[in-house]
Amino acid sequence: MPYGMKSKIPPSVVKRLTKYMAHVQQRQNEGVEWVSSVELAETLGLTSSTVRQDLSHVDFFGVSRRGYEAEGLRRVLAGVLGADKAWRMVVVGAGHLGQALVLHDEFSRRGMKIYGIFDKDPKKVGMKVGKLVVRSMDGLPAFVGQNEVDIGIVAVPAEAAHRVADLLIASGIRGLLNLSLTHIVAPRHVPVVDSRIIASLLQLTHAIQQHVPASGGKR
Amino acid sequence: MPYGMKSKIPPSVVKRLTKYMAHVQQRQNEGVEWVSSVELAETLGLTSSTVRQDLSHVDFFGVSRRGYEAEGLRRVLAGVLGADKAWRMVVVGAGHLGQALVLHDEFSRRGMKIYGIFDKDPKKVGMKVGKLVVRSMDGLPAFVGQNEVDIGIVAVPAEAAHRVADLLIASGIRGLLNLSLTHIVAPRHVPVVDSRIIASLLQLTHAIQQHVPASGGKR
DNA sequence: TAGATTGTTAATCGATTAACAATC
DNA sequence: TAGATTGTTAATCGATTAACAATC
Repeated sequence: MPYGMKSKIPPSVVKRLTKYMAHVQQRQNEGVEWVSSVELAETLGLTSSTVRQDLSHVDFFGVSRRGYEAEGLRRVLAGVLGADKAWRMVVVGAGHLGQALVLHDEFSRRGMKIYGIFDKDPKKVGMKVGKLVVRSMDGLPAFVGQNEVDIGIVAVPAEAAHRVADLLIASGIRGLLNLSLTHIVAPRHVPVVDSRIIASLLQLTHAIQQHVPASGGKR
Repeated sequence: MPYGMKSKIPPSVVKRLTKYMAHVQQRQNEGVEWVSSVELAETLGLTSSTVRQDLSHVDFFGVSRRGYEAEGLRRVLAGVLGADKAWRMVVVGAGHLGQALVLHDEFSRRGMKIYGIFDKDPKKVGMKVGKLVVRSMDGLPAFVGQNEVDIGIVAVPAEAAHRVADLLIASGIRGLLNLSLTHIVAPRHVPVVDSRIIASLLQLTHAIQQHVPASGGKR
């Protein structure tokens, strides 16, 4: 188990750890060297109690009256989250979203590299996307094996999502990022994380509706 | 308050309601007319108890020995989530991701329409993205007001995110979808939902690491 | 030193699950 | 009818918050 990680961290805590890491990085860019649980809490809309409780899952200790040393905390959080590793990824689905992911430079800046993009549509196969060429699905299993690809990003329409996920799993992928609306069932050793923009938008429209005054008027 | 909604539904439940709706739609496409709490639970990796408990937040009743009538359930869930309304959106940030959202046809299929895309980079302003032309940030507040835009999608780099969010809020936007890593603080009447692909990837890499055997070997 | 901030325990709060009477 | 499935109550489980001694 990587350094800095203590047994199992609850998913709710892991989500917040990503926010802590982002905030610490941002503060470091501003030249700040220490952060406190109160500062983190206020910025992220939490209680300082939650922040301290969360950080107790991680092998790093703050200092009374000073807080947490930023660089040390960032490094430990990066270790726990795996942000210090060079993960290898493939994107399946060369639609607008899949292409955008390949062209997005945030990944490479963070050490995550997309090694291949695949599509079943013969019209898309061979097309250039940044430095990559869209490959046919036939070659996916061999590609994943030979390049020791860790992560598969599922960026295909809902109907095709589970078929694609099954193929990636059979190819020996270690984890899936699911961008499709379909729920993906995978074996226990292959974690799946959903990042579904349509679902997020529905959460948002639900929340907006709740704020509509009872009168039903506009705004 | 829209029909079918009972007072306040916890966020954890709302998230699952989006999944239930997606599953019911998929089953309807297959010609199925009834779904049960057991079927929903098994497909989505939940207990049937959770499904029934969740659906009790919604103004729709199942039938003993048959389950839930698919079309009725879909319609009520759509009402609760706001999926039956024509939401008006703008995208701020005409990078790869922002452009992909405009070109993505899933939104229009779901009645969500992107009315404008904005960028502060003069080199991007004027560029065509699908049927839209990238606009300068100057025009954002007037555009939001005149077009009665409901939702702002924040698709800019972390540094710019909060400035953009503040501008959208000042323009009278009703809700924000945040795709940037920055945490956005908004007034209570402006809900913010995060959909951050980098954060999701970090949750995934954390989960993958946990599955590494203690020996530290590959796979 | 005085007092701000930590780490941790215990209490509270909320979410999930189990159980089962009601029902079609 | 018999029995499968609902809606709901109560029990369990987990996550958040409050409180405070320890400490730098």
